Amino acid sequence: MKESEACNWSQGFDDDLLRELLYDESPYVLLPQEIAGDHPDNYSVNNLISSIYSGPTITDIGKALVASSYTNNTPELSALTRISDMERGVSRVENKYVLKVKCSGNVMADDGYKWRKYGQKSIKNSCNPRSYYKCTNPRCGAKKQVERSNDDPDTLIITYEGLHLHYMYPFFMFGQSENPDPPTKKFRTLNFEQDAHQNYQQPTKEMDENTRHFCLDHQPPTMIKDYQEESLDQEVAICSQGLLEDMVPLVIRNPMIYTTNSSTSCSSSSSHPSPPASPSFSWSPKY
DNA sequence: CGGTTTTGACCGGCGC
DNA sequence: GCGCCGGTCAAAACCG
Repeated sequence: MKESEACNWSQGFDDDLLRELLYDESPYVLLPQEIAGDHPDNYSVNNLISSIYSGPTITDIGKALVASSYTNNTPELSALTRISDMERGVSRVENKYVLKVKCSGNVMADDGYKWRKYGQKSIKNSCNPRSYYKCTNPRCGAKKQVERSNDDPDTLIITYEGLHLHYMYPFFMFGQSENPDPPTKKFRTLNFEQDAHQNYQQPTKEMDENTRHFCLDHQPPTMIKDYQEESLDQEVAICSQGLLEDMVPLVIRNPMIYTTNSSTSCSSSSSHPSPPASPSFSWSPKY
């Protein structure tokens, strides 16, 4: 697809999706009229997100991770650069991303994903325990660790590990073609897209297993036919092979998609009878 | 009652 | 081999 076409399609798609977000009966869109204003179509998704989230949550995280995408892409990442990133709030060590988020009071970091806590440990030389979380999607191996900084109790240190594969799944399916279009331009989610691209080209054993798992266990939903009938872009059809119930709430969870290169999510929530899998705007660990 | 959190047990890696 | 440590498991407790 040409860049301009992608852009135009993306724009139109954004409009459609925005309309859905504003008018859809989806349980995820809880938009009071007073927030939406008289002209909801003009209401920006950023404001929508801001009205749903509170505190230094997803926006801060997104900014920090986007910032990291520039410095961390360089193969000759030096220790000095890494320190510099740390000072800015984000760093990447191997396949893990470390994010520092300043959270005053009881406002906790919230990246918009739904996590399930599976453990908590006291760490040596640390006065704060470390909490372990997994993505609640059973087909996703993403994990994160959260602990408070020893130096600043208002600072949370969040270590992300692994991809939210249920979001990347459509691209794995797509990647079987000869001329793959990796999600680099499409996904501006957490900064995992770089790894996604790398894994896409040179899949690891785990990634390969996950991909196979998806292909075997998850059949394309029936609405894929609807997409094709609507003559939407091929990517939409591709996208519909994924977990729509996961893709739709992603839009709300991750405003960075809208603020940068959107067009990742599917705009068919209204035609999909089943609600998304994770309705909550995820919470943060309690201490 | 089902989903989530808590928390002690368990396991594997690593250094000695 | 042993102990330490970080990560994970899983049963019980908790909660809406």
